[in-house]
Amino acid sequence: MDMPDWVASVDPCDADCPSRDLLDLIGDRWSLLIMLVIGQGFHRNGEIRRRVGGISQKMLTQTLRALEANGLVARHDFATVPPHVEYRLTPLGVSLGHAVGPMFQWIEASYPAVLRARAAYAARQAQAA
Amino acid sequence: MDMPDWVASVDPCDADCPSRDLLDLIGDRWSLLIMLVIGQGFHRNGEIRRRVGGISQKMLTQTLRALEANGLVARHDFATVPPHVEYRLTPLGVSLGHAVGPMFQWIEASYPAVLRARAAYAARQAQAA
DNA sequence: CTGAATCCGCTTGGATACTG
DNA sequence: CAGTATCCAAGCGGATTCAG
Repeated sequence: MDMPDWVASVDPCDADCPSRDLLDLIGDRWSLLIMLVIGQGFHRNGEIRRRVGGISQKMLTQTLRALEANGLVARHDFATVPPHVEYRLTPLGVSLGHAVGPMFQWIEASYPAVLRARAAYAARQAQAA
Repeated sequence: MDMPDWVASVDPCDADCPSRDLLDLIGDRWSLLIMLVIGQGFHRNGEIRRRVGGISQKMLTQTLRALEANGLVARHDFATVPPHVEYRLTPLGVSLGHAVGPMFQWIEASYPAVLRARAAYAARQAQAA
């Protein structure tokens, strides 16, 4: 099996396995996209919401709270009026950003291959029917 | 901003952005875990189901179909009786495995830090209340 | 501008029973 | 063993409204 060595150390059976826990956090629809946008230099609620197309205010707040609670994002409330709040990646958040870099690069690079695979699969299904 | 350079090229606003599409596939609760287990050498339905604790037969089949449809996993039906079906990672699937390696390593390495951040956040909340 | 709160439809996903 | 089909409860998440 030509998978990387680290796979041997991951045991998805184990409820203690951090994979389950953290995959629930960063493996949802919005978390990584939001961290990405913050990393691109958009720090304010409205900026992020406009930049991450299709997200609702509810999900944005909810996801930001979760990221904050897990130490990936820091929330700075300037306590002014009108309100001014900025979100920044913590060092931990930045390190995660680097860790998911290869995955995003894979997505960019492999998207055509995935699209081809989908077409081939659809063709096989149509033929079988 | 000390985020990697590749972030600049990702635009989550763009509906065409492959990130949205593929994150929906591999960013769910089971896909990566299943690919991991297959990569560890468990190729049969029952093996995988027992190894990925807590997964239902329905979700296993559903996820395997999605992975197959996207070219990440190959399904081999030996057409025997009793049935014998094996799932293998495709080369594309193996390449994804390598791409998510750093993320899993980050999870293993950073889990204590996340746990500490959670505790600190909970303490802050309790104090505020 | 930031964000909390409510309502509610729809999807997700588990349990169960059944087929080849 | 592998997989499908049906039922159904829980909760995700959007739209809207209100507050500081």
